[in-house]
Amino acid sequence: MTNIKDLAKRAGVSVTTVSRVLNQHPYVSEAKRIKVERAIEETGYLQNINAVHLSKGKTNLIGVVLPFLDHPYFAQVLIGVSEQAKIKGQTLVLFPTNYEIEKEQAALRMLRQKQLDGVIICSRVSPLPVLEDYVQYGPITLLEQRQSDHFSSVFVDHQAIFTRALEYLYDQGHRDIGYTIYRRNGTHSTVREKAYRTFLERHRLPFNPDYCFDGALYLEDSKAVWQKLKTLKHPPTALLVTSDQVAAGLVIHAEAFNIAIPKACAIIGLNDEPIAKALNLTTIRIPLKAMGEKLLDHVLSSEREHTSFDVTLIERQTV
Amino acid sequence: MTNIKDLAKRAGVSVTTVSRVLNQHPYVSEAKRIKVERAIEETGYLQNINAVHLSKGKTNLIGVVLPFLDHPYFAQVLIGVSEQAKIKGQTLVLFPTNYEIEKEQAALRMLRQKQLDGVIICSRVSPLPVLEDYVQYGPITLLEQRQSDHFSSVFVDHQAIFTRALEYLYDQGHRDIGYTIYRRNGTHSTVREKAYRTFLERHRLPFNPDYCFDGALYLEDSKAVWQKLKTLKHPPTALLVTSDQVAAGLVIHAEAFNIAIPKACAIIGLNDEPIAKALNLTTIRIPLKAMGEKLLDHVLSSEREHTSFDVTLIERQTV
DNA sequence: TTGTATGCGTTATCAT
DNA sequence: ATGATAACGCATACAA
Repeated sequence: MTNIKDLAKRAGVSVTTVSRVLNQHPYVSEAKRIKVERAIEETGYLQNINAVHLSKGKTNLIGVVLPFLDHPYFAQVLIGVSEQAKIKGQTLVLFPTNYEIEKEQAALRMLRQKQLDGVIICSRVSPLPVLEDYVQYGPITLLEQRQSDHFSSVFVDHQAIFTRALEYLYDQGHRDIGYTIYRRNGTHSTVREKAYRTFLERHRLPFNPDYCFDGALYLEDSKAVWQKLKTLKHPPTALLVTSDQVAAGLVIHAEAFNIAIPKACAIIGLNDEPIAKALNLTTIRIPLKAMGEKLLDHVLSSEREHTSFDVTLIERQTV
Repeated sequence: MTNIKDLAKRAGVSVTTVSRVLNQHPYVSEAKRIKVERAIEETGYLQNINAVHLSKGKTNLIGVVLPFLDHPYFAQVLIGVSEQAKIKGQTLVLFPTNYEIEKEQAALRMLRQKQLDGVIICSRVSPLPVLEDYVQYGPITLLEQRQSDHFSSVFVDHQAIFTRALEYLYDQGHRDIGYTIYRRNGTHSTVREKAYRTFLERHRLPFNPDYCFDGALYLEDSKAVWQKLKTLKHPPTALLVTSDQVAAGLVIHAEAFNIAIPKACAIIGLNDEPIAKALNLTTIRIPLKAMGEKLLDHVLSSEREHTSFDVTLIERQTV
């Protein structure tokens, strides 16, 4: 493997000069530049990038922490991140955590070891104080509604979204509204519950703990939702659903459970995934790809920035 | 940032000794080991991994080249790869190419620059001779049926699969069988056409170029398939479909096109994705996750290996 | 405009 | 068992 020294010898210049043409610095005569370039040609020289990293103390590598790869929500975000990464000349290192804290910490450790210039966390399990410990080693950007001085963030106002969807259903005459979530202690779940309780109080509606269905993330989780719903004496007449995946599952399996949609149960999905359009799902469109792009921008920036995105209620056939 | 030198000074030993305990080499006295470990504790020392990479000439980074992130087929493979990567202590660098050759080459370049120890290519656009040029820099493993001395590979026998599905449909009485593909010049497409023509000849069936529908990859592509099929005087009575995504779309939109399934048109999907079960799609199960795991194993191995996986025909309601 | 010398943090070699 | 020292390949302050 020819290195910068060989190159210098071959071109009859110093390594500094070679380094200069390599990094397109000014102050190198045309004659020598050509010599060096010829030497590069002849030898098929290529930098050892690890030496560059060591010397510069950075890698152009960005870590992306996310729980699942096989869920359209995160896939869309990841597409946005990766497209912007291409534009900005960054490379992505993937950390699918499945919500295991060790895998999340692997990313953090690599940040600390200077293998990563920054980390994007799409959904976290580490508590915030832990993350705050790591910002001294490099920027961390969160896909989460959190106005912190430590992290940049990109988010939609889930509380507002949820409230809006609830009011929409209320306007359509629904009084018994349920909702599905994935993790009881997830960030979104807390927000949803708060919005839900506020909504109930505003309209003087009773709170029913049975109207919150958890464990709903994938399409096939929908069966369990219907099953649980069927056990209720007074089932909800409308459901705000974790994602279009679950909403699609609910619609697909509704017949088997003898439930007419939207008559017996209205459904509002989330994300406006392709399947939502195919199945005519009423849903809330979230600009996930654009959010992914912004995540990359933020993690590259030296400033702490917080960007909020707007959502759109897409009225189709399930309400 | 404390480095190995500081550590040595603090522990009153040489850097060599520190390096030895860091890398768990033998020949270091218990006393010194403890001293060093204490120094590590006290300083919160962490290796600069880039220095390790430079010194060792390897990175424990594996590149994964794949066209799309938002398709269940590749998502499943990627999950397999990443789970095995965790076990083997490897980290994944992602190259979503969207079939743009420059992005594929970015991975190859990083292999050449020693930033990657190896590259897994799930679907390629570069011709094989180009890839062969790069194996001198590190192992390349293909998700593709190709017995080459240059690359390891992981695959299912698509020709056999396709043939088997065709025969299955033939046994069910179908004589006018069509199929969908994504890219006309994709690797799979060539294989499928070959199997198709062989099948037709064996049963002395006529070849009809209209029975091959291209551009079908995502769920929403299914509409175009139905549209084109509707223009045919003698439409096929059965369809072998690119993926369960497309198959699902076909089933979902069948009603709108006034097509009864399986009566008017039988459908066989591919991959046995979750949606296939939900919609009762007859499909061919491919062990994508297991294949992903094997991909990672192969790229880590110094041997060239070729692993074939078996598939299963899942009979459900669309044939 | 160019080159020398040094630093980056670690591992590997070799002598003791 | 331990340590000095030379790589590893490149960037850069400083001198010229």
